Amino acid sequence: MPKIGMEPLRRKALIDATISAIGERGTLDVTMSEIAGRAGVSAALAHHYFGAKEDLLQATMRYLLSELNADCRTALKLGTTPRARVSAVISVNFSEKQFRPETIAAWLAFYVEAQKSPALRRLLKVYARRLHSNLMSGLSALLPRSEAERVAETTAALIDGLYIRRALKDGVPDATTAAALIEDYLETKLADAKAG
Amino acid sequence: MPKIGMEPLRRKALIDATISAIGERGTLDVTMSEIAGRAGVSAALAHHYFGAKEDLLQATMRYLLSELNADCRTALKLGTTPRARVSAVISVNFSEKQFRPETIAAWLAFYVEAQKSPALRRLLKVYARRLHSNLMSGLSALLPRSEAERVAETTAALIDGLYIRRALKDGVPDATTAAALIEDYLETKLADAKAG
DNA sequence: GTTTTTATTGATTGATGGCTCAATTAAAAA
DNA sequence: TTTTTAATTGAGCCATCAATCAATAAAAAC
Repeated sequence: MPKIGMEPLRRKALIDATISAIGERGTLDVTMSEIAGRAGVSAALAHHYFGAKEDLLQATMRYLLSELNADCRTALKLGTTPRARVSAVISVNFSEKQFRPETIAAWLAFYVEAQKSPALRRLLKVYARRLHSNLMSGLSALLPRSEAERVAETTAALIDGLYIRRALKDGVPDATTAAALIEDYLETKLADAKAG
Repeated sequence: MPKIGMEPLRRKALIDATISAIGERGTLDVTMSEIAGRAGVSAALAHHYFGAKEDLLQATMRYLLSELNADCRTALKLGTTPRARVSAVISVNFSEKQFRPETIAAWLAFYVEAQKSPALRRLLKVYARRLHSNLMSGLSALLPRSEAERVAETTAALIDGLYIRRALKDGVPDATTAAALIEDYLETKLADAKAG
């Protein structure tokens, strides 16, 4: 069956399978066989293309990170005013594509795994830095520096917190409600600053 | 060596060992031997007292939950005004005892495991409900119901979010800074409500 | 002093799962 | 046509662990 040029297709399929497997199980404790099975190939092939399991997990996380980043860049381009740019960053995090149970479960699982794995921790730091600077790109024009920093910090924590709560899917905040909570916070904060 | 009455001592020691093991590794992926070793006993004894590993993990989580709850009750008793009661709940979550790397790592790990284990999920729901009602016990006197609900929701998410960020210990928010962020949010929100 | 009960462990079992490897297929290159 | 090379896998090795069990030791009960 070997058609040539399978590698990129298989890699993508395996990464997708990894996300959906993690999403369903809710843990990184998924076997290579499970993942490979979902991708329609053997476990041996997964090892062939990715080496160790950890490499596949890293690749998966890098993929999630790059998707989020791409969405962010697109959204930021559309936002003309500083205020709009802040909202853009937030809305990306709660978009259909990002705020899905699978994706969220994967993020959460990676957060935990990052404590063991320096490589994953490095990736998460990249994410945190990017989020912060994306938020600041709008906020620094709206608030004095130290206040802007604080609001960015709080917003970032809120995003993480709402993700976690969504993962437990107690029926709690859906995407729009979650985003609305953050917008509400921002509005209050900005109005307060203007009033002095 | 068998002195009688060892059971409660061993159970406590094993639970403590579980927390510290999880805290150090950052995962629930700790072996029974590792835990037992830290408690100064054999793996067999851990099984003797707790049965399966999952039972030990559940007991550990129940312990964390009960400690947090006890601290909360104490703090709530001291708060006389509604406003003070809200602050009390927050400060407990960021107290020396609760906001420690080990404890936080354990919480985070349990959040993830809860996706697999219905028993753990049930326990986390108890926690979420308690936190919510503890917050509401102060907030409902300060804000109209729906607004109070929203603020409680946001505060809870903020706590979770700050916990997660602490777990990655990028040097980010220490306990006091974290608590201050939430207090700042509350102040703005309450002032806004009074003015608005 | 014998028996029962509690505390405790080393050794073992059984299962799981990551990873390797030799073997197969068929496309592409020579 | 022959040879090389990419794609692919089943079978199996090996390590890790959770869980069990039979055996030991000493306190308590009788």
